[in-house]
Amino acid sequence: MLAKASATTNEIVLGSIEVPPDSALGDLSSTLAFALAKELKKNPGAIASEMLPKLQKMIEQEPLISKVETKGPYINIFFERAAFTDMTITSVSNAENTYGQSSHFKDKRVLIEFPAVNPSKPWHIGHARNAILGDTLSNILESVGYEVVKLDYINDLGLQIAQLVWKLKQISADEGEKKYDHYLGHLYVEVQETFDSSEEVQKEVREVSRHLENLQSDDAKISGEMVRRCVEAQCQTAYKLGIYHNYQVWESAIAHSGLLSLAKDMILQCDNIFKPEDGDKAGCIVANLSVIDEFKDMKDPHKILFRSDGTRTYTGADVALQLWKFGLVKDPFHYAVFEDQPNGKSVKRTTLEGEDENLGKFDIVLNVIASRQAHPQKMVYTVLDLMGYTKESENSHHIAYEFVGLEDEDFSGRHGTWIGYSTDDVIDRATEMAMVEVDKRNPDESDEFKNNVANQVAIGAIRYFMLNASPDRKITFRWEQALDFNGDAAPYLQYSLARARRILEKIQSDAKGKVDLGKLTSDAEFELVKAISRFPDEILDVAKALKKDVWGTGFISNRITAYGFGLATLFSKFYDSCPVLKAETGVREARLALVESFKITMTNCLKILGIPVVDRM
RNA sequence: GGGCACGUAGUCUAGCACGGAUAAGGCGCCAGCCUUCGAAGUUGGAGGUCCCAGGUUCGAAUCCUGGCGUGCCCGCCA
Repeated sequence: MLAKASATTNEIVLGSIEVPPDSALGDLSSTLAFALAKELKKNPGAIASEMLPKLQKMIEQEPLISKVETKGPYINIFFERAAFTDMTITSVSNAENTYGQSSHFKDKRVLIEFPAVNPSKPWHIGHARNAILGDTLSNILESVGYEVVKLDYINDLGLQIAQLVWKLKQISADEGEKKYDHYLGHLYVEVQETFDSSEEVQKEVREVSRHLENLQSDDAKISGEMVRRCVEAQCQTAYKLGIYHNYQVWESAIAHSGLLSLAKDMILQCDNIFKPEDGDKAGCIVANLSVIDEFKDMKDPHKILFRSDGTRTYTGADVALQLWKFGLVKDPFHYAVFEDQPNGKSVKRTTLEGEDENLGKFDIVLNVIASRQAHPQKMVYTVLDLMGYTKESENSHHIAYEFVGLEDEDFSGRHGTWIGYSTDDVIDRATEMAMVEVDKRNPDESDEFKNNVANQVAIGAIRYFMLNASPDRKITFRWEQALDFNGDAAPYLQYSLARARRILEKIQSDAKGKVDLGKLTSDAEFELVKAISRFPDEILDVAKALKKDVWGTGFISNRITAYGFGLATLFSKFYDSCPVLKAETGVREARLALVESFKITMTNCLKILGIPVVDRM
């Protein structure tokens, strides 16, 4: 319409549309006049007023728009409230629990890997950030039509594992009462002191490390048992946060599957990857990155993928795994159920004996990894590009996020700085604090009820805290901030929904006759309607914003928490100013319909965020 | 040495991709609102050199250049 009135393209008009700072100014506005002023060399205010009469005539045939005004150069558009409300509420109640979903990326498949914590320690709160981001991103991608496969990577062959196996052989079997991952985590810290100070120990650990390569060795059996128990314990933490996977890739399975030699053969086919005959990298397999514009000025553009003794570097292994993820190599793995998860689905792991399975092709592959790994990730994708897999390289995304740390240090497994800040500790403390609040409000309820609610509030608060921070910002962990249950936090969203449910509970669901939604005319009501109507676009925007950047692919998780917070705020204002049950007949039914729409939208929003819906709190 | 990110009230942040109306929230502080659907709520108030300096523009927190400060990354390691 604006395009017609101004004789310009739709694209320019769409770019000029924005939401005014104050809804009294309009529901939408356009800065088109500014853009035109440049071309026409006229005063933008004049252009806007010239366009106004044309626009006013045109909206007579637009049922959704009631009026158009100008304020200086701004063209402000007002919706026809009754029609807009009717349209929104009808579409919400038709879609119900699928409201917010779309089929924009239908038939696309995505593989997402997170959090890949070493099986030698409990998750600290930074690992939780990774996992929560990965899980929420998975929810979003599912909402916009993707088929999502969630993958975890278990490095059961690292130095950390050898050190722990060495330590386990030194001590008696008494583990005490600790959760197994915590037990190992503490052992690991102990090992470091002896390891760093004794060459003898280092030698012995290297010996263990060699044994681990042989799956039949005693050390490998100790390791297998240890890692299995550790991963099981870590999974317990994940489940508390509502995080589940489809597959686990174990490093030991990779090492013995033949994947690396398959990949090596493919890599050597490539012109820009070769074996230097002399120099300091003689005998290695290196990628020549200098052919890529971005790396051409590097001091040494030769990145080693396989060492001179034939073993792979991290980058080499990552390239092999990335090839597998895209289905570019024949799947060399067998699969077996690792365990059944509380969500009713089982998670499978790669094994050497077990069933074949075809994971199939993926359109995009996401790796959720700390942003300090941006450089190595980029190397992997670049090598894919060098190999001629340009499309796969482009569709490889490093979902980058900053670390969670303390005031003046980062969490470190080696130094044990995570102690006291494990995800389990934080959940426990959050639950205790939530319990105090729950108890205050529901003194007469059963312990079961109170425990349940406290847990739901705690989990919600932690997930929200992690998602509400923009992923490119470092989080300094402070208890009072992470576990604040007031204001911009999960309980606010949960609470708004609980209130809505209480209202709906108090009416008998009498036959839904014709409801005149035109009765919803106040600002508080209409603002809520507008927010509800935006939900599907908000989700889609976040999915579409997954674009590559120099340092990774940004996932704006905070957009969804901000949306949820805004939605809850508008409901709270509506709740405060518009009584529902005591309203006169007609208005009452219309408001009930609005509350129902809010309930559906907020429920779906919390589902995407992974925040539990609390009935009463 | 090179690269990346960050710098916004006392404090924690949003906004920056794609420039637009009075810079938006939470916490904290001050003052109101519970015989009316749940006060984990709500209404109002105080609080700002958007790190600095230039530039582009009718218009810059947002774009460009140059600084300053903070964190991180650049191994045949793991």
